[in-house]
Amino acid sequence: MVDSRSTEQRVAAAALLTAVADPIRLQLLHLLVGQTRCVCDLQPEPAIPGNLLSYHLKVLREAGLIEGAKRGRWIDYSLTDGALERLHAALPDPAAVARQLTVVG
Amino acid sequence: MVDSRSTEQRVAAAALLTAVADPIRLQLLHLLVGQTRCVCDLQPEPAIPGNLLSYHLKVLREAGLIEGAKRGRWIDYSLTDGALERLHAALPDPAAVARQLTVVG
DNA sequence: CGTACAGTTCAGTACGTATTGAATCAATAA
DNA sequence: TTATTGATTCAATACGTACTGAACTGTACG
Repeated sequence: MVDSRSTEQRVAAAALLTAVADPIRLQLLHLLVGQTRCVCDLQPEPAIPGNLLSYHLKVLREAGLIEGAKRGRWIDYSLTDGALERLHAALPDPAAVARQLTVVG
Repeated sequence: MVDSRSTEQRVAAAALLTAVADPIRLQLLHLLVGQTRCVCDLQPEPAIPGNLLSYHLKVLREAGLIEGAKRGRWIDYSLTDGALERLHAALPDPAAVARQLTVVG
């Protein structure tokens, strides 16, 4: 068992990482850690045009990392359940290194 | 302190994630977890042309995630020190959610 | 009704990146 | 020396994606 992951799992993990492999989207994600925010409160630094912000939110949304809830004229965005855990799970586990060294040694 | 990260830090984190946001490179990384491997032992599934493999290794190398050591005609690749830790550090910390909820609540 | 506002969607463009095939380099073997 | 092998580099191409500007939805307010 050199690599227990299937090709589909690897493609899915890469897709998840692609969604956050962008300075703007990474910052949006940080802005949403632990709190819900209206789109109007999601301007990154430096600020970007509204339609571009919508585009990046859509990428994160379609990756299943965030979700929006309409509130009157506004939309509140928040992280989906387990979003950060799924992201970390897409990366190799650092603990696996020590584990493997233990098994081998 | 809404976002303590500087723009440069965010760009660097995104660059690191971009390097692994690819099914092939993600698999290469997995193959190198806990062990050094010759390029000839680094064929992903399904296999890819040698020059394409070189290209993806170069991307990971230039991101500082792996390093190669020549051994005669061969080159052994391995993860650099703290590569996986740096990758995880590029993502928001899931523990920060609980911490923030504690502070707010 | 019409206007203003929050946010999204669409069409077009510019740029980056993954992939291919051929050429190149370095080290061993004949 | 020449040939062979492991691996990289180069040039050209195809494709995807970030960005721009304009048009569009839906909600609130006069």
